[in-house]
Amino acid sequence: MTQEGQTGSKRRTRGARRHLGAPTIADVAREANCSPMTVSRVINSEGNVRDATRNQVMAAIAKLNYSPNRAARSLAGGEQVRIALLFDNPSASYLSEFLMGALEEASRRDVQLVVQSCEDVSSAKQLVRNLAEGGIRGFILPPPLCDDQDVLNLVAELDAIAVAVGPGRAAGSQGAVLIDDFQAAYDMTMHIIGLGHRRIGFIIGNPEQVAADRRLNGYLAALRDSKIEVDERLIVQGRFTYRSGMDGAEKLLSVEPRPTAIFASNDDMAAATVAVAHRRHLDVPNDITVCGFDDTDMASSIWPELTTIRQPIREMTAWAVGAITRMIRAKLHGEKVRPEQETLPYVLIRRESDAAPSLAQSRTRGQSPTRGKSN
Amino acid sequence: MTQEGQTGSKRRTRGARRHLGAPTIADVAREANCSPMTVSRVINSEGNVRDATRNQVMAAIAKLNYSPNRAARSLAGGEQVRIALLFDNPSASYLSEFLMGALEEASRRDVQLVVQSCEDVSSAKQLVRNLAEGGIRGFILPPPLCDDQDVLNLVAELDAIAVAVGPGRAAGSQGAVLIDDFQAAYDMTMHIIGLGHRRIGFIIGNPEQVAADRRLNGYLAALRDSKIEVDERLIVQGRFTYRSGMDGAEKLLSVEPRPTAIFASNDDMAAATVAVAHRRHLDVPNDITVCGFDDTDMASSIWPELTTIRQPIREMTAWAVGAITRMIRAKLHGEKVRPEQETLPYVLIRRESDAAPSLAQSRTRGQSPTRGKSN
DNA sequence: CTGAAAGCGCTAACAG
DNA sequence: CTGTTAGCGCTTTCAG
Repeated sequence: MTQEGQTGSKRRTRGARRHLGAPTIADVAREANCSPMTVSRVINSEGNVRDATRNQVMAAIAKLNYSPNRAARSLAGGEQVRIALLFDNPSASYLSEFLMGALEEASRRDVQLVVQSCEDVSSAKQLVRNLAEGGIRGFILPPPLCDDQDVLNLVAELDAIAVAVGPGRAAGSQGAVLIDDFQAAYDMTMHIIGLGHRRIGFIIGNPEQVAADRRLNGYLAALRDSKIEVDERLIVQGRFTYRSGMDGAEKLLSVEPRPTAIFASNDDMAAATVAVAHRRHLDVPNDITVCGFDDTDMASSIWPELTTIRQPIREMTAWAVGAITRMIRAKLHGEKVRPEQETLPYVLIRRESDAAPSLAQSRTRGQSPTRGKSN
Repeated sequence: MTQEGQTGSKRRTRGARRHLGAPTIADVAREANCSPMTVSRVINSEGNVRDATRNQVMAAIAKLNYSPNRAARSLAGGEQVRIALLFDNPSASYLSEFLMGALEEASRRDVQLVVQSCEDVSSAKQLVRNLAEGGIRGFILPPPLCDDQDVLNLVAELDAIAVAVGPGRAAGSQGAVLIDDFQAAYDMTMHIIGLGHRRIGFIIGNPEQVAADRRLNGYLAALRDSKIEVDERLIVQGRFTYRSGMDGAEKLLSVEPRPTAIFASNDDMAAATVAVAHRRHLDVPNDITVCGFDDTDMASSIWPELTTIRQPIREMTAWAVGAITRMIRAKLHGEKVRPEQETLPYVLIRRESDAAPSLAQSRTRGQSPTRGKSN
């Protein structure tokens, strides 16, 4: 096609080093009848290009099926942006979503990702130190790392940038992307109430994670707004683990009269609740509704599948990579960096673990001493 | 600021574009009193360098704390190696291990990774086509993709290279890394037998995955070698899903006399078995031993935690990236590529779901009332 | 065994 | 708005 001859300049003088005929920016330029620089401008969507020119270039790009060479780009562009993903909480399902989001965006933006898991906060701090020393200028931090002020301070001290993914709450001066845990828990509770439930148990998460608190508050607020009196016995402490969920569920299911629904503040605890209910020969959802939070793998692995809240972790991480990249590049250009923040929408995923309370239970609900067990 | 005609002494006259003072190969050369070329040779451990020179260079490298610039390397080195990770089976725990292994190795070897998930085999084939067109020369394929001959053929046809991670079996002409599923299932069964069990139920996996078969065979072989007669009623078909595990477990636990142990060929089904056992008020492991396979997240999330077989997925994927990179580079250099294969060691992870059969059960079991077991 | 020269593909900086 | 020029840091080629 493109008459690959020696046009003007020094094409193919000694093409020995050209391994593959992948089109370069120069090829595009020739095709589009302009200079490579203009092509570069178009690719990087800089402003100063006439529309007509831009279109020509775009057409040429499409025609040649051109795609920029990353290596060349970062070589020429000066410093390669490298950012680290740290995590302390290797819940596999979280992690894989987290990684996918980051990977995708990182490859799109041509930043290099360093993925590191660490044992605890103190080892995290050491890691941050090492990485910063190794030239890492940005850190993406999921909970619980991003809820630890020490870690945040250290990053700042090292003149690096941190973005929190799904922190308990957004500190004002901090880059962060999150969902509204409070509102999500509120919505879920409202959903359960809407089903007709009045006695709704709640299992609190790990007190060390701020999100746990916000979820509890959402639950509380929904009860309040629905004029349902809070029964202290229906709120038990958990730690986000399956085991703690079992203990919590045992307690909750022993309360008289029994709750007709249990909202566990994560999926692991909800799964445990289902198990305990089954052990007591309670059918889920007919005898008891169980809802979770997070939409981890487990939520859809067990049976019945869990109604839960999905955090768009992938999108959140992608956003985080984008934001941190912008911030680092701004910094590299000597501009002032202002921390970006974003709240992304969650989704209430309705599956098979929730239903209206059965008649028998409704009767039971108030205070009547008769158990009225249905089965 | 342009008069730089002289060759040898190019000082930092115009470091305008130099963003950071990272030492370059030229700095090392100056320090080591040789040419950049020699330094390059040392870094790439090519043969032709005198020991004395090499040592000088090494010293200089150490002194300056030099580390090569990846972008420059791949730019100059010709083709950038890009490989794709495809998967059809987004089990989160598998995925995250898979990604971690790949990421790490990819960054070490400076290859670019493209991660793609796909819906089914036919969409996978389309993806492979697109990616190959986009210059991807290597594909890393986990099951079930790597068990599909069509996909494999397509990759070959497109003149790309595929490496299978944990395929059911290694086709001779295929790059692959796997564990010995047969031997692992054999070992697990032997472990259970060693505990004193004789009536051991087995839940088969998805018949479409070759590994399912090999696991079954391992179980069978262990029984045979232990002179335990196979009871057909104790072998039920599953599909690797939680739900199918529940069904299988229900069947198994209804057999008279009841098995004292159940070996499910993956963790999801094992978890389901535990749930069913609990529903029947059977204690795990005191009333019944339950073992899984894979060591997914779920194995250690539920209670009791599962005794299972761990595939070193991370290491496997890392190996796959290494192998495929070698193969592609060989091909680029016009050498003949011979598909590499590797079998990595698995680990039997003993947790809390297995125990010796109780006395009561032993009496029930086959015919001999005496345990005769040593422990 | 070693080095000089010539780029790899792209972009920053400065002209027009 | 567009083009020119000079590299980014490294490796290939080819000549000592």
